[in-house]
Amino acid sequence: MSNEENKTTVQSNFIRDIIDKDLGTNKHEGRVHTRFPPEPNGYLHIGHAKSICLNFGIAKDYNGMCNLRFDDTNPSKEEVEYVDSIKEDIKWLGFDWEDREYYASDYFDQLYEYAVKLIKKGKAYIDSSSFDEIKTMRGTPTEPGKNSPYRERPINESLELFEKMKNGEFEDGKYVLRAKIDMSSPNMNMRDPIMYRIRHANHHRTGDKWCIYPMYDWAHGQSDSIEGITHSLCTLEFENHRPLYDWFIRELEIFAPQQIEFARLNLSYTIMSKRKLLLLVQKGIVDGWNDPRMPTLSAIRRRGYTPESIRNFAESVGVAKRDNVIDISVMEYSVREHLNKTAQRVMAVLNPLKVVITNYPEDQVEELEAVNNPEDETMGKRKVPFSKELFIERDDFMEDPPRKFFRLSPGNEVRLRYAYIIKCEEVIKDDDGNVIELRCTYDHETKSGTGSSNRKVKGTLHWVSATHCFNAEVRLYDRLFNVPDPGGDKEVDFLDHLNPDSLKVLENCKMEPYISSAEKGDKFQFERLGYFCVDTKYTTDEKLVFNRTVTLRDTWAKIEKQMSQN
RNA sequence: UGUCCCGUGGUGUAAUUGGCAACACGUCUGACUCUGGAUCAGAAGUCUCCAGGUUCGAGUCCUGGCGGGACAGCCA
Repeated sequence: MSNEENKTTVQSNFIRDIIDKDLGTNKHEGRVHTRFPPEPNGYLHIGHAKSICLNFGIAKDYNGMCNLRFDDTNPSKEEVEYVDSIKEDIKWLGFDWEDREYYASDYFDQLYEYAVKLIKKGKAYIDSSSFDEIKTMRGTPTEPGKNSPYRERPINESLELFEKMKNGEFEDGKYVLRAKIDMSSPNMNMRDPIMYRIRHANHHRTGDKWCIYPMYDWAHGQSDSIEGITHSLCTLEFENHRPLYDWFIRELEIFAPQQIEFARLNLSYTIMSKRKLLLLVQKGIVDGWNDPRMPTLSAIRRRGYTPESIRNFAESVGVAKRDNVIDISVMEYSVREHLNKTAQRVMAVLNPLKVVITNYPEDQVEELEAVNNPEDETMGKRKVPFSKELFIERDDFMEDPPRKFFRLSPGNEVRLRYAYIIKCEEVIKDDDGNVIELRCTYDHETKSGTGSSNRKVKGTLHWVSATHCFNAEVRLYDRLFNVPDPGGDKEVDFLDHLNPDSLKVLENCKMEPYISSAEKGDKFQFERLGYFCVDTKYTTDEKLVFNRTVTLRDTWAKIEKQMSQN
């Protein structure tokens, strides 16, 4: 990752400013220690990538450390499957937590002791109120809450009940442990928040050891403290919780991390809510968590994005506190930028149209030399077979072209990439008037690479030899939603905004022979079309399946769009 | 009619902490090109939410508005 990152200047942001200031005052003896704390209840998405890059990136830049900690305090939602995928995704992104793989559940014993301490201090109590009673007594944002009738329960009684809770003597919901703070606080998080609830559930790590589980608000800050986290970076919605976390730390008299909140990433035409993503998976609207149209890291990886491009993307969107929506084009730019330098060029024809070169010798085959990557000479050259019968892209021919169309049309000339200039002499149609074949002539003098090939033509087309190419499947992806903010309108179901054309599967696309040795995950630029990678899910020994990662920048498409609007 | 947070080109992020508002994406020109890619050159677009105040000087400090967001799970 070093080369890539040296190039990108690290943008200053308010979090780095704070850290610089802390370093200046020698706040934690110059120590910088962050952590990435996912809950293992779903797959990581591009929003998490921002947080991962931030936390690991800062640790790296300040010679500090970054822990991976799973916030696994709710056994009913969490699964090992998610733990595994999260670890895989972080590694793929290029970050290393070394031996610091932690779990909030590692601290359940300690947390229990801390809770006992607060009860003994008279700062926590067992409440016997029902779910609904607690809800009612909490008040609203504009109205203060009411004290629970059990708020003044004697310390010894709370202690005893708490122990019995732990020992499994009560059913779910019978009691909760609450912090005793202030039911009239304007900050609702301070209205005697619940610290423990009874949940007779099997935990993916602790099994049946516990039947009481700490709430996130109780577990999180203390976990940070236990790990000696100096700067705990989290998203804006926890801003109102900070006073509570500080209160716990102060009452417990333990190490105090500093929480700093930043705005989460939003992407246009995308949803980031784990709940909604899960719904797409469960309803079968997408083909699993790693469907290439999903914003999850596993999907983005399958689609052909590189870790470098995601890291650069995360850097380029910056970090601040105001709500933001990043245009999807920023992300597309970052992959193109990386793939342009690294992807092998090949030729593939997605929607084939047959071309016969009438003046080309019947059985002749020429092996033409093609450049593998004009951005990187070390990637070398390859041979591409040329023969009398070819396929070109259907879109590259128009019988009645508009003025700015530089491609093939009757009587017009174009160059075939790495080959000859050809001229369209005749258009063959079927009974319905569909163009099914083009008859062209070639100019022998214009062979690519020879000195005599200086003749200029406006357009250059990609092509494959009909007798040498092979078939493959290509999947074209477009945005999953057709509005910029699919989750924005609470009145409308986000599923109403699904883009019906988000996936197009093309069978029998024509590939140049070189591609046949491609393996799962390999990335290519199909010249003039875009970046594609070999799909890891549907590719078999018999059939290659390609995912389109992103198109090339397409000025012609832009012109076409403008013309259709006028 | 509470508490907290946030308002800088279309989008996002900067501004040496009070000194001519910059960078990226996007948009538009042009050059070059055997990828309508890449590259290169250039342009438009922000009087920094509004109104006062402090100051020689305010995006930055103060006051008051306005606008947006978060908070009423035994979720995280």
